[in-house]
Amino acid sequence: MARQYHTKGKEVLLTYFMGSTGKRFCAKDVLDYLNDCEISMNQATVYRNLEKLTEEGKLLKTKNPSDDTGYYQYVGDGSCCREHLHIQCKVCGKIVHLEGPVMDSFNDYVQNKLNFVLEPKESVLIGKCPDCIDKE
Amino acid sequence: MARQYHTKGKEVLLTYFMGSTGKRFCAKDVLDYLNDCEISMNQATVYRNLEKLTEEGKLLKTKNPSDDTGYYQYVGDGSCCREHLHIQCKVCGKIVHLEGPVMDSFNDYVQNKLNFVLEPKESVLIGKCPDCIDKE
DNA sequence: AAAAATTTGCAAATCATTCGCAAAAGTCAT
DNA sequence: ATGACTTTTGCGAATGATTTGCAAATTTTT
Repeated sequence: MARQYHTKGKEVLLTYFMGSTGKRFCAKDVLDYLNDCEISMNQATVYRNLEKLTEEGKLLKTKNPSDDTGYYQYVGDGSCCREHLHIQCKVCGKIVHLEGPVMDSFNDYVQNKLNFVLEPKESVLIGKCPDCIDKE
Repeated sequence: MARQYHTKGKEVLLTYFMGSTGKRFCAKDVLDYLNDCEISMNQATVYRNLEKLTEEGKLLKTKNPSDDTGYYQYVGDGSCCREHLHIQCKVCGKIVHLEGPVMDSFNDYVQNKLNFVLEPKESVLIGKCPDCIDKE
């Protein structure tokens, strides 16, 4: 199945994301950036590369509750993001990972007490992050 | 500003949602249902009514992270408590309340470690319930 | 029943994202 | 590096959920 080729395109995107500590960008942000740098990459290609980098576990893709736009953030080679829950700020969209001993017992409770199989990818915890609370 | 009229349309939708214990439906589900019942309601009207019922607090609108479709579920009679989290079966729609000591430490972790304010009524945990797992 | 306000149907528009397909570029064995 | 093979790219058009503009229909108020 689908070997990965090393292309200039993916490299440019990855560098862009890695250079900006965990910040979230949508496809349009990337397109605008490329345009500013006079790097030419088609819109479909941008989407395809974002998807590939997401599959490779380098980017995390999320959506704000309020719109349909996909946002991507660099999460290194964190293969972790697939299995655990996240909480998202309803104001700024920031994603925080939920892990650690508390979450272990949470998962244990859900799986072994309630006998539910949790689907982290379909689940969304919504809240307000400290930064956005401060700004109010 | 914008008083609410009582219309047949909204009533039909509300009845549909109330009749099916908290299960999640998207606009297309509603449209299909209306079509089966030979009730005629335009797609734009369905969307407008879903939005109005959501504004009125009768429906909760959520989106799965993995797709762009909006899902609605009835929460208007307060049967779906607003102060704590729930997990819902993606197959049958059953809702289970999450409470107890494990959830207390979960809430403590989110509020005092991460400093997030969780919004339980906007958050949805999705999974599969034991009954539906057995049936597979 | 008339006037005022809101809701409806319809078709077209939006907007992010995806598709089909031929051309271009990356990879590998020779 | 040459050719064979595979994956990626660009392009324009298509998709799919949702929204919009507007005139007609319905509901509420007077």
